[in-house]
Amino acid sequence: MDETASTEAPRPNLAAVAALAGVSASTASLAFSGAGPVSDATKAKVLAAAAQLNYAGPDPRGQSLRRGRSGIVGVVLEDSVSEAFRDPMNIATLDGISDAIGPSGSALLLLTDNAEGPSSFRSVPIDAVVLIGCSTRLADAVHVFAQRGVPIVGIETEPMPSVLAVDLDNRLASRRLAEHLRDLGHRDVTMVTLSLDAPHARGWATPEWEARSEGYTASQRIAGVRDVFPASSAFVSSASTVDEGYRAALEVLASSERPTAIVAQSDLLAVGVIRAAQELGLAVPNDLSVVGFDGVRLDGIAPIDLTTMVQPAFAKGRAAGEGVLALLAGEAPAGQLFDSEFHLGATTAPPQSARTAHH
Amino acid sequence: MDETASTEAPRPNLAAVAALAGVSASTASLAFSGAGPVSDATKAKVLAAAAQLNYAGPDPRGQSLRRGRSGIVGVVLEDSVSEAFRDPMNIATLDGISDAIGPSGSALLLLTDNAEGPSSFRSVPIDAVVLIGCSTRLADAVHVFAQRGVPIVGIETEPMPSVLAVDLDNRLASRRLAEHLRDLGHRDVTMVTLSLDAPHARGWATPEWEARSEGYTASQRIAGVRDVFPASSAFVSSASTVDEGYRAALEVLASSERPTAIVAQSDLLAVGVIRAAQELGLAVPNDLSVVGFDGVRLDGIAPIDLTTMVQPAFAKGRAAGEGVLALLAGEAPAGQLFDSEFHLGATTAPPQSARTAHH
DNA sequence: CTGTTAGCGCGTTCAC
DNA sequence: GTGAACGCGCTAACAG
Repeated sequence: MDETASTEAPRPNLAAVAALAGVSASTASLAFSGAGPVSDATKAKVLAAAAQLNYAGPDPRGQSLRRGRSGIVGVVLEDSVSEAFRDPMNIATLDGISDAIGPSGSALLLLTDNAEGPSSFRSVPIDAVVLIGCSTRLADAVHVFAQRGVPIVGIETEPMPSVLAVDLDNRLASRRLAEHLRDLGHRDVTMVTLSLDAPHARGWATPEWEARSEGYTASQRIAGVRDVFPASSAFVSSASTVDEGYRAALEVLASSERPTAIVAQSDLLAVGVIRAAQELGLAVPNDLSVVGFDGVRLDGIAPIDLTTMVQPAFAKGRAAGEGVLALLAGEAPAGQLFDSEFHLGATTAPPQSARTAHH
Repeated sequence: MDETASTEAPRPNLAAVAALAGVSASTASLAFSGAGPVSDATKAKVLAAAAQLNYAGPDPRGQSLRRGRSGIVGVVLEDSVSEAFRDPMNIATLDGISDAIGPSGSALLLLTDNAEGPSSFRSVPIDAVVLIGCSTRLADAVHVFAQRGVPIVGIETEPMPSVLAVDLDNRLASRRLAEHLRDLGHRDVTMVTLSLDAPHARGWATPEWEARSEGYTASQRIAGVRDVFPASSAFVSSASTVDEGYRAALEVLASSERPTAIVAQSDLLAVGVIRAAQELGLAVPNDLSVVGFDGVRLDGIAPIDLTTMVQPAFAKGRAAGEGVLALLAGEAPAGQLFDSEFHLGATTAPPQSARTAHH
């Protein structure tokens, strides 16, 4: 009975409703949108006809075409949905965007980077798009959107013309962490970084690999640490998870020259690093200092007071959302740069050498 | 310079491109879609004209209207984005949906329940919609979608006509957990439940409250436990988080008649419960047995081997996605019921009374 | 292989 | 207050 329905009930039209109500289509339209002047009587007639025909109101597709707006804002994430949402920062950012554009009646469309699906970027009816920490290789997608006149906001993306930037002081913040470690007396610091490319490889960073990095944020944070420790090495993780931090730390701490401190590029990685250290019998911070990045609320994850840089993820999202609204309104908003805040936790201390020297 | 652009460069049309290329609009259309037979020569001409006009290809809004499809599948979540994604089960489900519909070239539109935003449900150009564990009060939204001919899939939603059900054996699974506790000798069991309504109140459940519950899943799980322990009381939490489990357990364990076991309706709640118990000096499972629900990978959260029911969240999502595709293809797929699997962890043991009795 | 015709469902003039 | 006419951008169906 749910078949093609043959000739019965061809989904009703505004025109059909208008005809039944004995008015013109435009009048019926006004009756629904409530915009123009329509007598209560005819309005009632139209609504009655609609009810009789089981008409649910104007077709959104027609409205989109006519208005030139779909009421949809795209959000481009790297990787799959689940991978992207494993990171609380992404969720907070998304929430911020949602919070900002919600009042305008727009909804968020999830677009993933990796998928070269048939209809991916090219054929999606979006009014604007937000890039969340996407890799460099999105350049062509950016071009398509720009050409189409779709406003683009980039959160922590490489600066590009036609992309409104909502950025974070990644380099400065990382430098700040490195300085903290240096001031404590550390000289031997190793990084555990976020992913550098799409295949999500894992392993020790090489100059070549770093050079062709597609991870803007990761590269910025590496640069910040290198500002202080130019020779520090880096182990590239494949994702921002506790598990990856754990795996990375096992390798880092097994290397012949064990560092006295590890700079993890996210709090989740840092938690994994600490777990690995403890498992290897290293006390944090006495045997090993660890710093993170993000300022995730770890309440539910681990009872650790991490030394880290707290970044305003929700505010970043809000700013991106407001940027979208401004661009859609035809304004020319300026990009924004957000600052992270240093949080001194209980995971950093002077290295053994410094302390033994003092004794 | 980003002004109204006055008369300059009125975003190019298919028609404009066709005109410049000296062909008809339909030919130009074919040149882009690649569908019909077009000589390479004219195709090149069209593409050249497009490049000259800086035309990025057919407007998705026009395509949507013409095809009657927007390539967008809506996903209705309760609460805000961040709240919904705090629960790993929702993420896994979303990932499953994404995985299933991705190949079809569709993308996911995030719709939140609470927002009565201007354009919310009524005016969104979606081809189908998936309800994820939404509260009962979505009934009218369901009506609108159904009226409009938008296929609806409901994951763990109250059975409704015109909604394709993807359900979980919540009641049976909860009964299974309760039986496990009963078999261990427990008689005094209290529940910590998921939220029962939109305001997300917290507190001891009353018969009236349970009766007007809008949380289908929560109610089913309560019923499952009551099948075994008819008199068991329930403390309603306001969300599925570790924090909420902690808060709930503090109240439950402070009550005059402390239970020997707690049935938490999610693993996150269970972890919070255990944390509270430990803080109160109660050993798990010796002083208190705790069971959860979901089978979340706790690796990154806590080193606890929880006794729980493992549910196939990703598979549920996949099934929902496949249901969407089938419905869009005009088929009449059957609803699905997924089974949870009992996992015996290390958080349950016979109650003190039983053990002391044996000695 | 290409052009012509005819809408898809709706919003917006501008007259009446 | 109302209705006729037109256009939004694209495409299926047919004719040539």
